[in-house]
Amino acid sequence: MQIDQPSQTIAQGSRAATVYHALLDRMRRGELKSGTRLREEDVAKALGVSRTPVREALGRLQARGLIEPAQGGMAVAELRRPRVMELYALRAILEGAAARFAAENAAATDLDLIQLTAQRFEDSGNDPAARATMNIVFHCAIYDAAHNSYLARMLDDLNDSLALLPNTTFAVGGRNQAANLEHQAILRAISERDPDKAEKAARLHIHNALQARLTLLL
Amino acid sequence: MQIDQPSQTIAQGSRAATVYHALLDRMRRGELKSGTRLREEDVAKALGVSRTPVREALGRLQARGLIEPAQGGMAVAELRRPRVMELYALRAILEGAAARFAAENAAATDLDLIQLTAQRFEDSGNDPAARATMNIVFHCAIYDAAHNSYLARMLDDLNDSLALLPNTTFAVGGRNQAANLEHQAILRAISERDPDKAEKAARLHIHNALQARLTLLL
DNA sequence: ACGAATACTATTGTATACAAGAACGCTCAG
DNA sequence: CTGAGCGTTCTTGTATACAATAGTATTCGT
Repeated sequence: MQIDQPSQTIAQGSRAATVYHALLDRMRRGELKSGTRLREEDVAKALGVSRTPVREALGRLQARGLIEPAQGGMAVAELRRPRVMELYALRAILEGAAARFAAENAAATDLDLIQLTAQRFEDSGNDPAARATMNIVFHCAIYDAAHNSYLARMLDDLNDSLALLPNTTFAVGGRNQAANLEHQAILRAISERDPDKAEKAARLHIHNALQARLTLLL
Repeated sequence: MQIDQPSQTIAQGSRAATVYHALLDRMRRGELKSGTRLREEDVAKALGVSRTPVREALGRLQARGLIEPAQGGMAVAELRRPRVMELYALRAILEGAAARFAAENAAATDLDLIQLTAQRFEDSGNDPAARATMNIVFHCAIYDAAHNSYLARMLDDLNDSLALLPNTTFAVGGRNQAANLEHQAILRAISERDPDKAEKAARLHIHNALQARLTLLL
């Protein structure tokens, strides 16, 4: 008889991936705060695996800037203001690129899916968690419509890089309604096959999200 | 007495990094062609290390799309035309972003360095290898001037992703002189602190590079 | 008492041994 | 002759044991 994994969610493909997502989730939940030291053996024991997959997961986290080498070992990185500015500046660029490429390359079914997810987003009411989820789904629909695998991978990485920020931007002021309108503007530009307009709309969307983020940050 | 590493260049920080760069170099030199199977143990024996650092290196290569899972194990990826189009489309976006951010954020010393490297590029004559090297140096100067660590990392990754393409774009037609002019245009826009102009100039530069690439590709 | 050197300890980097999974071929039945 | 089922083998995924390094505290000399 074998002991099941100590606590975790669902098991992913490989244990390395499981560890990666487990640590990422704990960052998102705020259970892993900035500065927390991450010793390989501790993580391994905590998740019931050996150091090998833990090493691989930590490597990926480091590549995304979520953990940094600190005195003897790794520690959860600290996302200070300039760092957040860099992240959002780049996010504006990449989301803009996704919208541009979607306007250029989207198939009819892609457009339908974007519209559907935009509607779902609007219907998700006021629950911040559900809203954040549907927001991701909407943006992923655009990534798919862009038909650029390298871009999709980079955007996924970048979104992972944001794990240390509390994902409650939708709690700010009139951000809820504003996000609806901005999504519609992006969708419209993509449907009209206007790459420049789509890119600008997406950049503005992220720019506004940054403004909301900054009011939360300090 | 210990046997030195079988052949390699210079030893990097960790053996995993050494393996990564060794494989990347061999791809650049064309010694590792598309479709070549990469079994962990073979690579380990060939480079005189164990499978552990090899695994880490292969993981990084896979993350950059240079190797893909094939029947039992990994194989060097094949960069077909649509793939190359995706890469250059994204490269145009990211180089554009770097130029934009450089126009916004560059310090005076950054501008000096860009100008210096642009001059060095022009002075590098007709040797394609030297020219390619100085081209990289010039672009890296812009990455630094952009002052965005996430963008710099992504551009480094993307340039690694191009390892499978022969880097002789400068052998095409009047590409040499054209590249000089395009670099100057980028430099000028950054110096004038005109982000839109800088971004457009950089995108055009990559677009033209793609044209040259396509004439080589088929 | 203060500084430097040294020994020790904590933690990662590396190697090897083991397990599990998938692909291939072979055999046997229809 | 063909197709399906099974066994074998090849390769990665994982665990553990070992080596090396960096950081720290302690001790000795001045």
